[in-house]
Amino acid sequence: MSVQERKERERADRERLIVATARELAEQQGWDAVTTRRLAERIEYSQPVLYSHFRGKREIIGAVALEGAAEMAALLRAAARAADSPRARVTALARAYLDFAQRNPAVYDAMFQLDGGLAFAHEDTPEPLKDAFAALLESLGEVAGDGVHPALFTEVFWAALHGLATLTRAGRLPPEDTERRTELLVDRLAMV
Amino acid sequence: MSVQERKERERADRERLIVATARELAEQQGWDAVTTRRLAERIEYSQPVLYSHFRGKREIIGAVALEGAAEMAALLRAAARAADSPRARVTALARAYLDFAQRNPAVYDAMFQLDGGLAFAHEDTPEPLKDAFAALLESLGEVAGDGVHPALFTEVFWAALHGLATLTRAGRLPPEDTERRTELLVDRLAMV
DNA sequence: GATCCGATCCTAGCACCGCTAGACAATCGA
DNA sequence: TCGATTGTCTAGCGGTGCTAGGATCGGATC
Repeated sequence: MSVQERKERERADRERLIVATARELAEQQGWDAVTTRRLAERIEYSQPVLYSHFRGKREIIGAVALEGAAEMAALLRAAARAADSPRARVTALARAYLDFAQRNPAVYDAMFQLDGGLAFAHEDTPEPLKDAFAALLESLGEVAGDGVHPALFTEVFWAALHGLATLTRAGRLPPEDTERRTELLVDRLAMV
Repeated sequence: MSVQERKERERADRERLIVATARELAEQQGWDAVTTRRLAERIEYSQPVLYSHFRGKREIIGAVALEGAAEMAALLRAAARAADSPRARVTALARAYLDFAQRNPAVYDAMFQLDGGLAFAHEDTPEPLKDAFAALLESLGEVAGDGVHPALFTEVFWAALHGLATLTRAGRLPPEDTERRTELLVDRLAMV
C-alpha cells in the first residue's frame, strides 16, 4: 500500500509545483508568458503531464486564483484583527486589499480579471472565494449603516476597491493618490 | 486630384469598416473570436490589408476603444442633461455608465479591460478618453463635497462604477441587485 | 528470476494564432 | 506605350493550446 501512497504524494507534490511555477512565472513575466510549453519546461516535465493534472490552462489559472483567494482572506483577517475600532478595521481592510492587489498583480488577475473557469455568486462557488468575501463581510458588515443589508454594502465596497485596484494597475489612475482615494472611500461609505 | 481624393476616401471607409466589423464580431462572439483571419474574411480582404491600416491587433482594439469612449461621453452628457438637480444628475450618470457597460461589453472591455495600447493619465492620453472622464467630472464635481478635490472624487466614483460593471458582468455580483447597489453608492458618495 | 501488464510519460503533430516577406497585378505619369 | 509605383494577395514563419499513439518503466504474478 505504501507504494501507492508514495505515488499519490508525489503526484500531489507535482500538482503544487505546477501551480506554484505558474504563479511565479506569471508574476515575473505576466500571464501571457505562461504558456504550456514554458510551464512544462520549468517543472521539467513534458507538456502533456500538465493535462493529467488540469483540464487545460484555464484550470491552472483557476488553481492559482483559489490559492490567492485563501491568502487574501488570511491577510484581510489579519489586518482587521490588528485594528481596534470598526472604522479603523475598514481602513486597514481597504489598505490590505489594495496592497495585496498591487503586490500580487498576476494572482489578482487570476482571481478577478482572467477566466479561470470558476463559478461565482452561485452555490457552487469554490470555498476559498466565498471565504474571501466572508472576510470582507466580517469587518464591513459592522459599518453598513441602518437598514442597509450588510452583504449589499460589502458588494459595493468591494466593487469600489476592485475598481481602484484594477484602474490603478492599468495606469488609468495615478498611483500616488491611492492613499487619499482610500481615505475618501472609507470616509464616505463607512457609517462610522 | 480627384482620383487621389477618391482613393483616400475609400481607404478611410475601409478603415471604418475594419473597426466596425471588429466591434460587431467582438460583441457577437467575444474578443477571442476576433482573429485577424476572421476579421479579414468578414471585410472581404486578405489579412495583410489590416496591417496597412493598423500596426497590429492591439491598435484595432484601441480604435474600438476610442470609438466607444466618444459614444460613452455623449451618452453620459445626455443622461446628465436630462436630470435637473445635482443629485439626480449623479444617479442618471451612474445608471447610464452601468447601462453602457452592460449593453456594450466588448467595447467596454476594449476601453478598460484589454490592452489597446492606449496611454492613460498622461499628457498623451487620447482625446476621447480624456473627454469621457471630463463628462464624468462635469456632473460629479458638483457633489464632491467641501474640501474634496473634484478630480479625486471623480476618480473614486468612477472606480466604484468600474468595479460594479466588471464584477457584475463577470458573474461575480448578482445582476438583479444592480439598481440597489447604484442607489447605495450615490447615497453615500454624493454630498447631495 | 522471468514474464506480463498496466500506469506513466514523451514524441510528434493537429489546427489555429499574430504577423510579414516577396510575388504579382493594376494603375499612374511620362 | 512603357516603366515605375502602388496596392493586394499567396505563402509561410514561429508561436499557441491541446491530443493521439507509441515507448518505457515498475509492480504483480507465475
